[in-house]
Amino acid sequence: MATNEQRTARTRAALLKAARIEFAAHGYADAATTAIVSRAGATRGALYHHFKDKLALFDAVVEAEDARLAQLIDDATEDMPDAFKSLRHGIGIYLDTATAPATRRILMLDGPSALGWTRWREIQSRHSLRTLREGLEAAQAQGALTPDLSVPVTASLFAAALDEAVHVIAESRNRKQARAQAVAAAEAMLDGLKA
Amino acid sequence: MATNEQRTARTRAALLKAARIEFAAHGYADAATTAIVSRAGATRGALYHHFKDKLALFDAVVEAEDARLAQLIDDATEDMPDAFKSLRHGIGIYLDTATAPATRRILMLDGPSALGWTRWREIQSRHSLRTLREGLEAAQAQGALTPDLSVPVTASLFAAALDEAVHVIAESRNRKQARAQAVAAAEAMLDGLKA
DNA sequence: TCCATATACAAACAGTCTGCCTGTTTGTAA
DNA sequence: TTACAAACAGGCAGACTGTTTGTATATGGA
Repeated sequence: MATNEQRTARTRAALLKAARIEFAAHGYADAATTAIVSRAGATRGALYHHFKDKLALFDAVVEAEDARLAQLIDDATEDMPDAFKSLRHGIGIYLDTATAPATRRILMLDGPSALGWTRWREIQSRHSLRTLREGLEAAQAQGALTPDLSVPVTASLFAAALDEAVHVIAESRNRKQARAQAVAAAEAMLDGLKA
Repeated sequence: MATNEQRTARTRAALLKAARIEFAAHGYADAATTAIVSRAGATRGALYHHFKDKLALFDAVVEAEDARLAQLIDDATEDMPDAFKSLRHGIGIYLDTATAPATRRILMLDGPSALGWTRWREIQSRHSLRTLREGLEAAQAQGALTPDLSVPVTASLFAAALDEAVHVIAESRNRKQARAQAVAAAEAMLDGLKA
């Protein structure tokens, strides 16, 4: 009925979607592959045919999740001429979307631990971290950034601060207040990077 | 021969020491309790007598590790009158000690993932994060800090940036250069917090 | 000092989960 | 249509965690 390519695409998509839910709900370690394939309407045989192991499945979920985030930021900040204005806007988008429990758990808690920091950072640097780095590069090109700062390193450190802001906001009683405090702190740090 | 108190202290210490090594070498999830007790010269029976479960053992290791770090920073920065000078000195100590593979893996990679962000932060806020928060509070008391910033939130965000700096330094080819770049970025952000 | 009890282990056991392996079905290309 | 490859399905072995049952050692009162 279906071509092999279609079968593969369908099964992979179903597995990724189910895996995202299970990983988010129970964490990487405690998400059982049985539960994932059951939710996907597949079998463990299919899972291990399409993915090397459980970690490869998680890797694919992380990649998709971070790509989705980066896409949202790209869409929201395109055609903004002022670099720092664009950065601030992107930060707002990030804080509002990454606070979703699934994103937070998969991307920021289990990601570095399960994949290892190096692999995790490699994925980020192609998506969400890239958007931040490009923003800082634009600022540097406009001469708005302290010239002797390393943009990749600065972007990494600032991205980590934003990830922490996501945790602080998500776990706070008063989300609105926490968000305002986190934004104030983040923008103060950002101001320190200005020329 | 030995009092119960002594037996308990000896066994617990041996378990903690062995657990630190195994958790650092293989990560929380892949460190087997069999390997830990074997290294400690004990049995799994003893382990589960002294700790509720594997996670409770890890919790104790994290606590001890972060307390050790905070002690180092406290010792190095006591009797420094200028708040920002003390902060900068403490940051240096932190970057140089936390880059140790064991510390990095246990505290910064597996800590938040295994214990959960809330519990992890609760531990940090009593030790390494406390030193940073106290530094910022001192700066604020001296009127050197932007007054409307929330010190706890700002400390959290900045601590996360420092943790990222630790990763960047530890994974870099040229550690000396990476350290200089990370310090430059961190101090620029710190400058943004000044009044 | 002796005994009852609590503490500190030791070792076997049950349950779960991952990765592999073997077999079967479905698509593909000559 | 026929030979082969890809896509599953299901069972199995090994490892690991937490529990339970049993034993030795310490402790505190009679």
